[in-house]
Amino acid sequence: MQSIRDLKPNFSVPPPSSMAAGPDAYLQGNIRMTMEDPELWKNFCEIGTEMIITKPGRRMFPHSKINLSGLIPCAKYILLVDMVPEDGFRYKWNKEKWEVAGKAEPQPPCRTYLHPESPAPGSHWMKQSISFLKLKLTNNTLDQHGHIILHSMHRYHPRFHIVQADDLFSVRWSVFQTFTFPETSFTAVTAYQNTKITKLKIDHNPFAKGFRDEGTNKKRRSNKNPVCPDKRSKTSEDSPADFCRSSYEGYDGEGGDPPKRKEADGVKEERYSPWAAEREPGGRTGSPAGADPDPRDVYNAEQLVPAPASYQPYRFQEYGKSPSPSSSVGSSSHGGSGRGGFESRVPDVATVPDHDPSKPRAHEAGPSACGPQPLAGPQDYTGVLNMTMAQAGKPGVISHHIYSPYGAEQPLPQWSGPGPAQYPPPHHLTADYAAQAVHHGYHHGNVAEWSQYPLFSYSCW
DNA sequence: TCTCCTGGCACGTTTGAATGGT
DNA sequence: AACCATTCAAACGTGCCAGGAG
Repeated sequence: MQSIRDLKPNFSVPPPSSMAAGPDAYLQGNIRMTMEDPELWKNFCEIGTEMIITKPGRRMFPHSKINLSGLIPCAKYILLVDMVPEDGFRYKWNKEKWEVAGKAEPQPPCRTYLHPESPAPGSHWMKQSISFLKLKLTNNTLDQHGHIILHSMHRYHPRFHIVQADDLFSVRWSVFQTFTFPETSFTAVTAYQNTKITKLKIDHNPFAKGFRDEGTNKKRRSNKNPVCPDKRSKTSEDSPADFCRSSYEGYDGEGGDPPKRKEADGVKEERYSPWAAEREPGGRTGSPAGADPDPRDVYNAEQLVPAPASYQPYRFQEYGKSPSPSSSVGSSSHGGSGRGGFESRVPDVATVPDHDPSKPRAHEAGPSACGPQPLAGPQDYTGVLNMTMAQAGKPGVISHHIYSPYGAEQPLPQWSGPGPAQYPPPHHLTADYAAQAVHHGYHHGNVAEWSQYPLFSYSCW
């Protein structure tokens, strides 16, 4: 991954000197987050990432690993991750592609994963990459281990929250900022549907080394078709040309005529990325097969989240046509919100720039990325949403405070650790969407946008 | 019949205790 | 006694696959 420093000139990222303005400068938009191993994520995203969910809980692969900068070294921060529905649909895998199979099931109890090292000083978070390796996904709504509960055959994407707080108890009073990375969206499944994803996982996950064809091909794979197990014969052969083709192309209103699309880089991208196919009609492909002359622009680039004002138009143009299945089936959901697939030109840095009133309202772009809401206009942010709360009535302060929907008197049970909490693990939280709605409504007066998906698990506060 | 989910299985990685050498 | 390196086994994480539920 390219260093942030290297990208600054390219994306108008405020120089460090801006931070010299004082501590507030940090809070007002200098926090920057980058996803490690963006190439791997993009490789998965191109095919249509799937994440296995099991009752006992399953780790993500690739797992989230981020880098942070712009934090106040001596201030303490808490890092959290939650999963947000991409849209309001349930999907099914049919003939090599994902199709809408109906409306989404009622949201399971939403939980937020708290990084085990939280809280820690900014210097701690910035000195090394931050891994969320231990984060586990489950489909067990009665899970007692605090794993993040998801519905199978539904699409989600992780959100990363940075909260400046000295301890878990003060989180709700603290400012926090939220980042997402478009290439990290995935479909939760109980068994892999797309054999391409399986192959990619096996190739990259060390724990799945035993399933690799190379060298020691054990009996499990030796006596069967490595690509098309009997049960998965429904999936066609993986021809080289099809390998990276979008699994969602069935949704991209531009249809299922791959040959026709092969005319330019942009077209090429359509064939390779379920997301980029529609989001970057004229953009360069992020595919490994792409002929992008500047690798940095493709994979090593970092993504601004949201982008600086001056950068918005471009990004909107790039992401305007979300290839999200939902978007192509009528749910504009986040499409507009800029859940753009990995944007090859856009640096993969999640940044909270200084607030600019003229910019799109962050809160409008935020949650909209998750639900079947009307396609947002130019105000949509790009690939990453910034949950900044400039709209909350404090111009110039992009970060927002966490308020408990239940008021200050609301106890904070699960922050303190196992104890009598419902979920033993101290680093997990549960959430209540209804409560969440109240919370967001309180802040933004726009319940429609904020009510569907929680930012945090307030129910346990 | 089809789709989706579950649980057991084999295999590889990770982790930490035990051991031995310096 | 303290430190370091190596070994080894248990725990854990994976995808595969047969079978069951709806």
